[in-house]
Amino acid sequence: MRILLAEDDPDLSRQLKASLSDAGYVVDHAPDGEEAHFLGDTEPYDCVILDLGLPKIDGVSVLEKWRRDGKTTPVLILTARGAWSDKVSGFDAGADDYLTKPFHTEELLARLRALVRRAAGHAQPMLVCGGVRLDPRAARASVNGEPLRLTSLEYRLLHYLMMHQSRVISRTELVEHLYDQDFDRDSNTIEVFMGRLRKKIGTDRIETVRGLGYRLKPLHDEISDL
Amino acid sequence: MRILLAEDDPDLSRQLKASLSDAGYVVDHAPDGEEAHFLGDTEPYDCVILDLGLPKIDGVSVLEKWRRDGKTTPVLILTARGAWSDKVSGFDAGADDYLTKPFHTEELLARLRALVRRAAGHAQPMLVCGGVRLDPRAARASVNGEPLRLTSLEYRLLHYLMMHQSRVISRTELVEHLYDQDFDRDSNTIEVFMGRLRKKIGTDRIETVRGLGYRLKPLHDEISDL
DNA sequence: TACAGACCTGAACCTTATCTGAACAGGTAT
DNA sequence: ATACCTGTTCAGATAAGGTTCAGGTCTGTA
Repeated sequence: MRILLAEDDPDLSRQLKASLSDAGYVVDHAPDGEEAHFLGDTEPYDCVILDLGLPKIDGVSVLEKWRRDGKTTPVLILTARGAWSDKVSGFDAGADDYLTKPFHTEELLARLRALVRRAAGHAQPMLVCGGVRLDPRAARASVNGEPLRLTSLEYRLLHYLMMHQSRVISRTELVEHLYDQDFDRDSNTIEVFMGRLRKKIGTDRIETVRGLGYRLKPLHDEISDL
Repeated sequence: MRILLAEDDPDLSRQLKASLSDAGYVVDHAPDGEEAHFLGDTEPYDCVILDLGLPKIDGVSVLEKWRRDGKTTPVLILTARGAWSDKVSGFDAGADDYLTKPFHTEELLARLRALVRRAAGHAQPMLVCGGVRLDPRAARASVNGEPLRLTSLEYRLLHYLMMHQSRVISRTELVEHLYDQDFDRDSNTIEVFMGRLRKKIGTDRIETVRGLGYRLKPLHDEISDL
């Protein structure tokens, strides 16, 4: 999961970036509204954490621009100002959630989980696919009840696949969501990890669609919606 | 928009119901967890406002039940308890948003709008033609519910046909859209792939118009508009 | 009916996406 | 410092999928 953190306070930024990385997110940081708008426009984030009081361009304007351009990435707004009228205008600009400083990191993480989960079309916190289960909260996975030992990247790969199961996902989409901006585009790590993941969850679970990408099969081969 | 309001405090319930109705929502009210669970199970709400401190069955349990049953209705949790650990467990039970009492009605309405908007944003454009369906997001297709195994080029061909169904499409138009600039003009790959595609989706679906090109027939033989 | 041009099709060929094992490098724990 | 765990790179192997080719079939015209 790749996140854009738009926050100008250096201390808070550093602390949040650390917490988010620990939680398994790939984080890009934008210290002002201009940078935030540019990054959000060009990179495919799974979620954006947006401070309202940004230099250069303020948060609400950035958000409004994105929404006008049809961006649907979930946005969680962060603000020092507690005035509820701010919240209302934030929401109506297209925010999906709102958090007032100061806050507990735990709460931010919980809200993020809910946001990302909902954006992928899942209501339930536990991801299930055939015999494979993945608990994003505990960052653990199992196959047929048997717990899996996954490395960080294997886990993130599986997580992304399960969030979008039964959809074909291109290698570039995976790269864009598992790594931050500068990553060697024509590396074959994804293939290698696909191999390793397959070895662990069963080789027939992940179908490769030649020329398009990979697909996590829900059961055997039924199509989700007719 | 139809909303379920699960709240036991009579005063707050009355006041909220009024505000929500004013805002144009149709509101059903459940005064306890049992009623809430039953209603949420049977009626198709667009959103649920769920108090955590309900009599009979508490809110988190109700929510967990729904989620276990696969209900995906967006749920906004309401609570008097301000403890952030409550929020975390609420989110992880599958809540989509959270509001702590006391709150401004305006903020509740803003959050509702955000929630409903987000939930509705998932209508994916599915291309349909007779019994053939194609989901561009998932890069998958089916005929009469039966999933199709298409290769990359077959898929792209079908996709283009379905985007322009019931129109006659020339071979050169297809070539121009499926290949990059320099492609051997007098190759017969298109014909070959037409053959393969016909074999997979049924031979009578694609009509060849001699001298002009091909046409994907919507149903059996009618033409949509003259 | 005969002919020409357009289209179809099966099979062979060949390009290249993907797989895989092994080696390497950087970081972390012992 | 040493051993280990993870992520990355590389190169050879494999086979899926795209293209070509050589007839064969159909359709319209005269």
